[in-house]
Amino acid sequence: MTIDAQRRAPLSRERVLSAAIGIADESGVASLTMRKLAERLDSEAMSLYYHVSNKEDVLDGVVDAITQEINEAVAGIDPPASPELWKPAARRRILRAREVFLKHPWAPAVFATRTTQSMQVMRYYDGLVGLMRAGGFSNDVIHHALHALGSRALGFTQELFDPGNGQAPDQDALAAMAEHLPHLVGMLAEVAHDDPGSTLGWCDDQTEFEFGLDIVLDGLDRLR
Amino acid sequence: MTIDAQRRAPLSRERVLSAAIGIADESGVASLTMRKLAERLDSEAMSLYYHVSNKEDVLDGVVDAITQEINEAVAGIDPPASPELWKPAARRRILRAREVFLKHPWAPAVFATRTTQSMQVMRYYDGLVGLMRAGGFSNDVIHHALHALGSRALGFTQELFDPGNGQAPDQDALAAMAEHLPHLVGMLAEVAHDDPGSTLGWCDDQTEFEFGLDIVLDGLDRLR
DNA sequence: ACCTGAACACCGTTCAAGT
DNA sequence: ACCTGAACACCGTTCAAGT
Repeated sequence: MTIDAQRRAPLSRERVLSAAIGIADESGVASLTMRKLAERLDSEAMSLYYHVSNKEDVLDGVVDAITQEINEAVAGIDPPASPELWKPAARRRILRAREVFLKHPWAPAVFATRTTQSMQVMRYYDGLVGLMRAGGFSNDVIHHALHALGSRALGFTQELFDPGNGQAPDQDALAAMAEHLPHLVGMLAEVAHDDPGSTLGWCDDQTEFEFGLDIVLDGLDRLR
Repeated sequence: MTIDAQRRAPLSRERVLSAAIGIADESGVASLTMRKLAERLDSEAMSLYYHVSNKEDVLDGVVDAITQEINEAVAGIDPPASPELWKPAARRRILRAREVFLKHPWAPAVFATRTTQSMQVMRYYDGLVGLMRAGGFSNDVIHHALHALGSRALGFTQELFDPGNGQAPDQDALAAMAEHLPHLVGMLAEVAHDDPGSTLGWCDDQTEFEFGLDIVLDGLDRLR
């Protein structure tokens, strides 16, 4: 152990994982490398391997840590006072979880690449199952429900459609696309016209997330 | 140009992209490197850069190519004979798109990392907008609908919950988890009991996908 | 027990040079 | 116009060695 290593706080799995999240928050997952990670911890890349088995393990741990943050944020939510109230309770829970992802915009892409089960993710789903049980659902419907919600249960969705990445598309670009994408351009032109003062960007992510969530929750409620 | 380069078919963006898809199909995206790509094309890594600007461009192109495959697969679907029939038409369209993803199981993770808009993805959505217009939807609701469907419109979802990765969990593992995950384990035990002969794995992905899709489509239909 | 330096096999990519 | 070899700056990771 060098003098440097003695002076600083000792490494640990937790410190490695929280440093990894810090790097991704500040400069994106692409710049999360073992060497950068070590540098942020005033250490050497090879030292990490004593606390973490490899980079995949780091990413698994990051997913676990973020979901743990969600589990803590969600722990204080009151259980529904009566079965019919499962829906607002689930809604609150999911929107609370979403707040955590808003702090880590790179996280959905990392979650998408994981193949191993995260203990914390299972804990999160366990809570949701309990909520729906209390709401009067059968285990069979709950099982389908978990699949139907997918990542939406954790507070994020895969957005493939996001014209202009949150910026209003300019009229010239729209006109150029009109020939090949008549319906889409027509839709965008009308939606833009309806909401001309929007400076928040093209689509309000929060509104859209809640819209989709409510459709699924309402549909599930009908199956109770 | 060497003798090798003269003998083989000349490189082109299309050949590079279809080789990339071939590599990912056979051995996963992790093994899709510029050098492997060149090797498969009987060429050198550097030669690729004449046809493709960098690796990001390759991944963008792969997304475009796969969505083009979807657009071709979906082109032959008859438009609905009357407005109420928008739903079965949309359903057929989405399930057809899903078939393409079943051939490329690595593709959803790649789609998840893209930030630039794909022309082919916009074309796909354009068709869906047209379908919903004919079904009597307002542009405003269609806009919300695209967000609500998210990647599900293209035929895939983010499955974070998949106990045992498609294999039935063994009883010992379940018992060990029961203490910390009582609701989840209870659910799994009951669902397993209901369907003891299932050898296809724990969850039938196709059934679950259709279940979730129908909830969303039914919910949208109510907003017509 | 915990950390590290040197080294290896691999990346993506630039650049100048070939045909 | 199209392709390539050598080279660079970077990866993740192994292994033997330090304290």
